Amino acid sequence: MKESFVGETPPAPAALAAKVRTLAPSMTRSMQRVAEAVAGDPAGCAALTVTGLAERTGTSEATVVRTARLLGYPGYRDLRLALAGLAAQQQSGRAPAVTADIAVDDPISDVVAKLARDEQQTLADTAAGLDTAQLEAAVAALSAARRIDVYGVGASGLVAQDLVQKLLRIGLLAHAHSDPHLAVTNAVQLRAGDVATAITHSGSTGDVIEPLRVAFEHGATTVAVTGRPDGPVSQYADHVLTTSTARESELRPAAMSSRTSQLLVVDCLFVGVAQRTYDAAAPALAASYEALAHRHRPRGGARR
Amino acid sequence: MKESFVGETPPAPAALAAKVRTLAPSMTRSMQRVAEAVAGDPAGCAALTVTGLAERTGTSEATVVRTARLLGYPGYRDLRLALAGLAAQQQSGRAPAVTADIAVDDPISDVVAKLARDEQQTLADTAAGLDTAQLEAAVAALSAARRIDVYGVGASGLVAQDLVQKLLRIGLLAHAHSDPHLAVTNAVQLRAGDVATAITHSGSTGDVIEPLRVAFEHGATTVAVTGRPDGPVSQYADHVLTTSTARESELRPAAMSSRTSQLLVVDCLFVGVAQRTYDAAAPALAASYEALAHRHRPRGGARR
DNA sequence: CTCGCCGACGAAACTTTCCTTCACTTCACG
DNA sequence: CGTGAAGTGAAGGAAAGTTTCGTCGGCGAG
Repeated sequence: MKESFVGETPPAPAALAAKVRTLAPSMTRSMQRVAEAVAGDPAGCAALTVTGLAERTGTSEATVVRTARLLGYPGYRDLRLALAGLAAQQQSGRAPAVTADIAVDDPISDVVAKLARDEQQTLADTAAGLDTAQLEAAVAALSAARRIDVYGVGASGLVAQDLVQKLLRIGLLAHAHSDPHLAVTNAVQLRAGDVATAITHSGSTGDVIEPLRVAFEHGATTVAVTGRPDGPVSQYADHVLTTSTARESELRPAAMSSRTSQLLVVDCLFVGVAQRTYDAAAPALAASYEALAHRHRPRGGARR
Repeated sequence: MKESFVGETPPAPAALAAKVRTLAPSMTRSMQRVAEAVAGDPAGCAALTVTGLAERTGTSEATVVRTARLLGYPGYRDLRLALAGLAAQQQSGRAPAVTADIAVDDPISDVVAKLARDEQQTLADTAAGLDTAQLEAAVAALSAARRIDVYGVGASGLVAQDLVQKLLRIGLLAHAHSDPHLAVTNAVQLRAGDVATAITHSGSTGDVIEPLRVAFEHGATTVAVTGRPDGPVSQYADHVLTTSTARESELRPAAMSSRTSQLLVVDCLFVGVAQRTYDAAAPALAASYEALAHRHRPRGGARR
């Protein structure tokens, strides 16, 4: 059907600009205009049809096709595909400039990219810095716990609640406390076999340390999730899980990356516990999922 | 105000895999086959015509075109161009690196690594799939809002609280509601100039949609943060921000990756608003930081 | 200066690819 | 068991891509 052309170069992937320069001398004037447009603005040309490109370069469709052939493609369609590829490569090539801090006048697209990058970095750091032995020990304690209390205030309070929500789902008895007084009041109830977990980025949040201390002194197993393993909170922690600390800036408070880091640790705890208690956890998870189903409207309301 | 149509996203450049995953649930079987083929082998599919791809997936041309439309392209031609771009990027860039599922007997170190990877992937997908125009619009609305209500239940409730905590820190009037009744009661108070935000992964959580509807009907600007932009919640949303959907498994409930995704979106909203209201936000942030300082114990208690 | 050859070029015919319409099938629901 | 809505593909229509062919303009010979 279309084997008419010989064993020439396979359609160039990205070395297009070079090819244009090489072949330019052997081109006629109109063809040069086309080649120039194509090399100069791949993205723009990829959006054009033959007719469009012909118009834009002040030539005819036939000339455009002839140029495409000369560049080694079977026709304009394939040149266009290569052009799209080239454009995408160029696009992604100029991405890595986002390592910088977020500035007040950054366009929103940069903000998205930078935040995503930062959080990815935080995750990598946390995973790398997490002590698996400590994690394992904490998981073991949680799995066997009669009762689990989790302390956290402020942003860490949400992380505490997240952990508790998850543990409840697999049938464990867990409570989150963000009220320091109530936390202490409850900590008094704990004893050996129970687990108290404190979540604090600074490692020195008094409101969280206090209940942990009480729990510790009553014989409960204590876990600390903190960005400062050398902070006061570790005094009363049997197991310390370290979260990472990313540099913060004015527009990017520490709360963001610490939260990401804490959540990863919490997820690890959860999955670890779920593994250990799989026989009980799996049906419990399924059941909680089931129970929620009826709270969702039947599908497809937003159709036009 | 705005027509109910949601898929207004401009053709995605490289966020295709993410988009496929996000939209897969709302696809019919044949369309899923097409989407799968496209996501699995971009390079190969880019070489095919509509007819070819239809044949390969055992469907008809019409279905292929429909799928292309659903993914946000005007037609197959444009999907094909994007595919070529994606292929080129993959070629030059890094491998997509599919993460394995978490198994019951995975050692804890693998769990950490896999969770971290999955969340990183989720972040990348979310960032790629986020419609910056919608984000910008939402940021503008929030920045100028007289009052901000945020609805979310379950895991999304924590995200709602996170957003509110942040907004409060920069001096905005924000409230989180996880009680559906109270949420509706409060929604009635909203009017033009106020902003209501609903956070729901499924896009069909009645408890969250209801207050958003009420707010919408009272003239407030409404924002939806959802993993299903075609879900019922979008009906009442002026601006829809799409979070990514990772495949879930038994040990890794959807709540995890959706939470990560939602938090990124929330962070973007926050930073965007902070930028816009910088003169007021900067001192407010500093002040809130200052106010917390005395709640931390002086450093270095745990050294031996 | 005129004529005729030749390559470059574009208009229009032609083909392929893409898109739309519509009727048939299937499945859920009353 | 009928009814309707959603999913699907065949076939015809529109658009893009390709080929054909005739015109134009330059250039050297007569």
